[in-house]
Amino acid sequence: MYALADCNNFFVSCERVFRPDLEGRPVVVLSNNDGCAIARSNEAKRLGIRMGQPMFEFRHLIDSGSVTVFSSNFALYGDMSRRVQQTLSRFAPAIEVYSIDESFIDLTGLGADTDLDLWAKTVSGECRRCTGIPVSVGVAPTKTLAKIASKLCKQYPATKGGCWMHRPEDVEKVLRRFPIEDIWGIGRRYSRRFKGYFGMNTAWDFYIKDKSWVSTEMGIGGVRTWQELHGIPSISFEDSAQAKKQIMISRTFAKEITGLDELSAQVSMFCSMAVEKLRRQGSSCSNVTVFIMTNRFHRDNGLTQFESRMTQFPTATDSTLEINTAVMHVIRDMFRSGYGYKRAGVVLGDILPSDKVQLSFFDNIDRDRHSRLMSVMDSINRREGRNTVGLASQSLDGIKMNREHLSPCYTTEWNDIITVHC
DNA sequence: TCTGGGGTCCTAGGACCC
DNA sequence: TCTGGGGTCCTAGGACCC
Repeated sequence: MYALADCNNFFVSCERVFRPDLEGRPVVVLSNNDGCAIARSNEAKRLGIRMGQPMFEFRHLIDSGSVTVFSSNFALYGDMSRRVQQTLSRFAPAIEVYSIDESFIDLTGLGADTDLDLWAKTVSGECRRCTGIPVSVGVAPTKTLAKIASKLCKQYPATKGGCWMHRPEDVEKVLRRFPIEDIWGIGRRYSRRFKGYFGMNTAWDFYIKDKSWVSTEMGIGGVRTWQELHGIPSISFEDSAQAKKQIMISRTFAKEITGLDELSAQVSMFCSMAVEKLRRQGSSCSNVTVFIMTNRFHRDNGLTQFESRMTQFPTATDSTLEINTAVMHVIRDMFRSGYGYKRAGVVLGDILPSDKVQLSFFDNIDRDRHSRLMSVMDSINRREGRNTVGLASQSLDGIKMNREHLSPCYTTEWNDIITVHC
């Protein structure tokens, strides 16, 4: 048996923990630059605000006071997520952190006589009590079914945040009413095709198809999903964090950047951030890709460009100095004056553990010195805060972002801790 | 005016090898 | 004139996830 613990409207719930006055009211959390909606309270969903909808399309609701908006505050959400995971791990033999707001739990270690329905409700209740975050806990024989079970908890308050879906007749009843596009593993593309071409609308329509039909239509991934719906576990459980195979830092800028100096300062900072992530997981990379692009929404007026370039390193590296040199070189190469750049990014690829790096005979870089310098930099930045020390080429005043509706970092900044008057 | 950021896996096709 | 068979590796693109 598996459980999925899914935080309800997570970013909104994080904001509400410190703003209880917003309970029961429409709340939206915005993407970077206050661009579009990335989390919505149930009340905001009911007003018709869609996931990913640009803010300017529902600005009237904000101006009229119908909706409260927040800029995204990932320092806060990351910390709240860690607290939820900590609470979960008290009840779980093994936990897989799937995303910032979802964790799978392998219940194999639990006693055979455990009442899993009660267990799910208890876990949900404890998360709420300890963190303030409402969490839906669905238990089922496979991860895909557990996902569905957790959605049921959100739909039906009577479940009290937790339910166990395992009897075949219950599974059938649920699947017959579950929209096909909401199945984990069936995205927009497939569901549109299934509905349009084959008249399939529910999870049950997919369930009763032949395995071979699924295989030709969707390949191996689809077969896994189909088997999972049939109660055959086909998606592995990873209880330890896997090292990333690719690390990307990219941003859309609040205003278009037209100067090379400003653009390279931003990109240099993305590079520092990416390589710091790389070192944190004890890895090195063999190549780096830089991309820059003009505003994709202004196709007809002005000059447009999307360009990316990869640099290969003869020896895999985790040195910010070395990688940044390469990045600065290609950015100068790609930059064209007269263009307004709206977005840029740095991608580290071909990542491997640093202790498995094959050294080159003709290497002329003093890697020991680099790595001593990097670890000093990392420890200063860890202690004193991000970007306390960095490269001369990188931007000094952070990323140019709009965050007009930012909430305080209640749990990660000493100055932002709430005061209680009593 | 204003439109996010970060990942993974699978597959098909081409290059290349014997 | 006739023109095999099998394998691996790499890459780009497409699908998915949050």
